[in-house]
Amino acid sequence: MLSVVLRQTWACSITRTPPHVRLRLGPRHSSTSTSGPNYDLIQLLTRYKAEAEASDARNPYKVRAYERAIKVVAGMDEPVRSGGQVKRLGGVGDRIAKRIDAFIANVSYVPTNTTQKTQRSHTSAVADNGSDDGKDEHKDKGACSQYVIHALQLVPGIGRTRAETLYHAGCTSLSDLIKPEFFDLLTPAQQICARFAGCMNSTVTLEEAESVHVALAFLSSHATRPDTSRRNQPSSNDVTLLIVHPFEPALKPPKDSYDSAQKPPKPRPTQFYAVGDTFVHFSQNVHNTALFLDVVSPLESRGLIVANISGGPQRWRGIVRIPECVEGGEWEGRAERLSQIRDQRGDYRRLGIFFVPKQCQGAARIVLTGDIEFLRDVNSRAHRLGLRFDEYGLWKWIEGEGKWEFLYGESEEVIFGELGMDYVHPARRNFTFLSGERPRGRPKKNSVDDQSTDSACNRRSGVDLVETAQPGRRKRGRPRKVPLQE
DNA sequence: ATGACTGCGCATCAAA
DNA sequence: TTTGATGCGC
DNA sequence: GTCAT
Repeated sequence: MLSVVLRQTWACSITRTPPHVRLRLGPRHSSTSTSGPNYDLIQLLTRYKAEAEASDARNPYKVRAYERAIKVVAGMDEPVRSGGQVKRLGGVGDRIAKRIDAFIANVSYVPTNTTQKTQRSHTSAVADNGSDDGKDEHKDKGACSQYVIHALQLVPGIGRTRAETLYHAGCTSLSDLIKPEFFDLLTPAQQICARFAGCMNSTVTLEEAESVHVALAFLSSHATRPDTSRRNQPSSNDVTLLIVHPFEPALKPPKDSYDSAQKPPKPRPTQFYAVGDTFVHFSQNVHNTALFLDVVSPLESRGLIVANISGGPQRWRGIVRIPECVEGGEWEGRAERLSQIRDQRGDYRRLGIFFVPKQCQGAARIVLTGDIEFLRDVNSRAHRLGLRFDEYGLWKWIEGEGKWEFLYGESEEVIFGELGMDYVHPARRNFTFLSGERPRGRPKKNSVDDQSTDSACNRRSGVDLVETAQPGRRKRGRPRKVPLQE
């Protein structure tokens, strides 16, 4: 079902759509139960949940309340007869029970303000003026602070804590972020994002991710087959790309030795391609990497990448401007893109690039697309076979020499095969909890989607970068053992 | 009426 | 270079 | 939103 959403989004034009329109599940009131006896009701609750998520002043507990309700309803094996019936099962209270009753009676639910007189401190002050409920009394201090804090969190890298800190420091809007007094409260990475805050105020849609993908494939002949990381959830804040390169770097074997008596090591994706290769903030010599020279730099000069956050030989992060279509379905030209960037127009997103050796691309795809549970399973299978699986691929323990020997990492299918698994489609490697569906057991075998890749060539390009953000010093990291005297 | 509400993977940063 | 604390994000 | 206070 995720893929259906994908396809629909793709079909849309690239131009921006209002945030509240995208990714909605279409209304579907037919009584055909696609799955389970309460399919329609679950769809309804899912819509309510989405609504709660999209709302300004979003209350995460409200969202979870709907999730709980969905779970409860999904767990029933007979059609729901009344709200009270569900309520008795726990986790569902008055409000949702009433909604269920309204659904059963086939009348539209009007939020009765029986319990709360100050119901809905719903400030729809900005951007989302789709649902004008008439009443906008955002005099309310609480609602106002909630609104600001919520808005600040739209910047990738800024979460609840930082948003609250900023708010209490007097920051009242996204545009305030670039004022020095608030700017200095941010980490370097956050500062970069803050500069584009005004143009990043919604989550990434797959259509956007795809347009970057397309533009990349189209524009850069040298780097082969960029592939949007297929786990990209619609709600994700970044676009993630995987680019295969033709070099054959020395692969770093796992550090520890093999011990069949021990439990398999827990996957540490943090270390993805970062062992001994620091993924540092952009200030140092990362400019001479192939990733930077062959990929980042050309993309920058072509008006796609607009800023760097951090980088290393195998990973990069920064800001990308989503390319747009002009009238007639044509892509903007390079000059147009550059000019848009100069004026800070368009949509900007955080972009991550993984630069992966060809011989390891299958393993890399698995690591990047699998969720933690799935990778744990892969790991333990490898372990049982005396193997080790990591982002490079499969390793075999050589008893005599006491070291790991690299076996294979190029194709996902072969890796799964070696581990005695059927091919698992990327979409099934994570758990999407849509409509209360739970990942029971391992995902089923699915059709093969092939990603053939070919080689890349080398190219230099002399674009220089003028990016470097300076410190927003704060206390971080390991505390001193001996406290400092003031 | 009012407040608490579940917890962890991962990135990041700086001390050790 | 490694480690531990912290915050972000889901 | 729900639930316990």
